[in-house]
Amino acid sequence: MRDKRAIRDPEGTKKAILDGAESVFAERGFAGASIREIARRSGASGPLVLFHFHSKDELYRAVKERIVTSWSEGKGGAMPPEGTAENFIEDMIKTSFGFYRDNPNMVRMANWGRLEGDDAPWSGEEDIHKWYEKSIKEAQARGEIRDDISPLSVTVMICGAVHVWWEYHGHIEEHVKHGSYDMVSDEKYLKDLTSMVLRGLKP
Amino acid sequence: MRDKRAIRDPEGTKKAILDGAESVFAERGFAGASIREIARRSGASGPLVLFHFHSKDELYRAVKERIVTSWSEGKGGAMPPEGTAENFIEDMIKTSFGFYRDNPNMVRMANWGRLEGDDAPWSGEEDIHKWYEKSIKEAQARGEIRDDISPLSVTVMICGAVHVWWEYHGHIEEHVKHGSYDMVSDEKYLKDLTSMVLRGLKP
DNA sequence: GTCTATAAACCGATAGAC
DNA sequence: GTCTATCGGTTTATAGAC
Repeated sequence: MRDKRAIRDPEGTKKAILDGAESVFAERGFAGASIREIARRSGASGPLVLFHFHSKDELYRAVKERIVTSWSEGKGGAMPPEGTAENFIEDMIKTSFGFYRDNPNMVRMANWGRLEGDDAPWSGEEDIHKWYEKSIKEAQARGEIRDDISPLSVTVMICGAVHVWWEYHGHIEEHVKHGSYDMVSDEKYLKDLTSMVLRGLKP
Repeated sequence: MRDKRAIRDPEGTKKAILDGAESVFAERGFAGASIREIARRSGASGPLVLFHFHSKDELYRAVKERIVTSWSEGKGGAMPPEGTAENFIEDMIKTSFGFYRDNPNMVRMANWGRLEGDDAPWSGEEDIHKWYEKSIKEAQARGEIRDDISPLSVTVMICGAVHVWWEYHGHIEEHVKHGSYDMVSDEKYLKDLTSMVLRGLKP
């Protein structure tokens, strides 16, 4: 939250607005977010938000861009080291598991965006998937994992299983609370998933 | 010439409003839907919508209730027959695959609801999951599937893999279009997933 | 750059004629 | 039961003072 004084600090103001906007957009989506609420959370006035970002659309784009940039500047985009197929699959699951855990705002905004009709891949996503596809195909060619299953199926299955664990955490807890299932920890789920996929892909 | 009363058709109007509301809520979520748009799609006036359903909240609840009721009155809630663990798992995946394919509005509304903060299970969901848990535990006790993996992990993994296939269909197609992966058909994905899970769960 | 005031459009909901 | 007209509130965005 910015200082109450009307001092001129355009860069600080912009950052505060982006921070506030990110939290509101992640929480409520594009349609549910209001510039007033973004202004309130960032300590600026509504018109000041629009002075710096021109429109709600442009602010949304700026928030998305900052998230992607800051993620790819971290170790987010790093490709795992080469190794056996088993190591690669293990790493693929672990990395994607950590991604969902560590980037909740990015994941929530992507989910809102998908429902709101935006199917375009986020920047950086492409490269990772090309790397996944290549690694799976090579492992199949070397005979380390079964080749009767499509690389796309492998990726979607793993991403889906990880995605749902984090996205439906509250929902799953509700089921456990109502008497279905015994709860399992994040670590146990990661272990179960990895073990199940590794065996499922054995030739 | 018909009496003016003859064109009054409260039941037909209610149905048309529920139809319109379902399509708008599924498309845009609760916050993004407007009563004016619902009125437009159902051929009624805005006030007539509120005359029949009192408020936007109540209309939303009525839409949800109708979806659940009509689903559970179909064969939706039917439990699969008993059999070997292999048959049960196969059926569990197939049924859940068909559910996502055949109930897009219900699935979209559940997704909007989750992002909007509603974690309560939908009516009917509970029973199915209790049945899943029971069947998996029994199969583990009989030694037909491995028992080092939690029944919750099995269910979440399967639901997640199915969920993402249908929810991210457009997104996946974008990836394929941009050069990652060769596309696979719905049937091929179902076959790959089933085969991978069955082998992954073998003792 | 930052504010207050306000425009113009749209929102959910109501009043009242028929 | 269905409509038109309209209320009070909120929305994004702009005008203009400082």
